[in-house]
Amino acid sequence: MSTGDAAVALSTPVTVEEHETCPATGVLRRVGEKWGVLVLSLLDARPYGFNELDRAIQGLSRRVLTRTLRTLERDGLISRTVHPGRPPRVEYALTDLGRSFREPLLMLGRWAVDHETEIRAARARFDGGV
Amino acid sequence: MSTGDAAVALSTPVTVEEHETCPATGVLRRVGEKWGVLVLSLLDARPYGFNELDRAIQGLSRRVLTRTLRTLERDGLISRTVHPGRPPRVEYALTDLGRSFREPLLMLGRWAVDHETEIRAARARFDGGV
DNA sequence: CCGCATCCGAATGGATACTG
DNA sequence: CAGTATCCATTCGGATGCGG
Repeated sequence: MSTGDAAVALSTPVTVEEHETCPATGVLRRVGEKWGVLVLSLLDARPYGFNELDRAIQGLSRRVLTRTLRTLERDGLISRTVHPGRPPRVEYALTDLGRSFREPLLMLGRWAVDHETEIRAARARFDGGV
Repeated sequence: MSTGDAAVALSTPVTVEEHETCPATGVLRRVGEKWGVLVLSLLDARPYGFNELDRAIQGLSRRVLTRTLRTLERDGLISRTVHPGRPPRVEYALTDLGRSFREPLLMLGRWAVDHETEIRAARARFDGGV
């Protein structure tokens, strides 16, 4: 269950330091960001322009979309290509690294769908008090 | 790449509503929480008491540990069993659902470790400006 | 031993207006 | 078209003290 975490060494206490330098922790937190995976899933189909993404995801502000794209770009999961012209066009696309991320993400999604009922039931039980 | 998201239907715009009711979104965000997966990985080895977990994870405050445990319990990933006595003992352990979550999480961890170098390189490139 | 209550600072998410 | 600049709301993470 350690996901390659420093916590593999379960015998010894885990420090904040170890937890934060662990490569898996960063990935897990990236996955937890609200719109990142959704953007990746759109780009998995084909490249998109900025406003195109903005329109595709109803309710996401440009401010947040920009930050999301920058983060994904910084991690090397997507590429940003500027095509000069009138009007200018910037194209976002998955990189090889981004594509390689697809599989583990799909596994997680599959698990979520497969166990959706159980999770809902657990929550209802918990919230119901009992 | 959709991870079972409502975004599977890529042809149509994704609304905030669809995104938030998607079962995968909740799982992804749970994974992104700072300490949840670490706690799961500890409990994967054996059951723990509350203070035992507190000691095992150096630097995590009780306040946050409590919230983390409640969240995991609410989703049915861990169980909380009270053993009366002096002193009282509460035991946290993985449920079957929690154990089933292990595999997809390991995949993600494996990916993180396998691509750690690429990610670091991409970040250095991005931060360096170029 | 196991927590909850309180209070706080930081990070995240969001609405809007304006610019090259 | 593709953003940036501002400002605000919410959530998350954390420190600490008290109580069953």
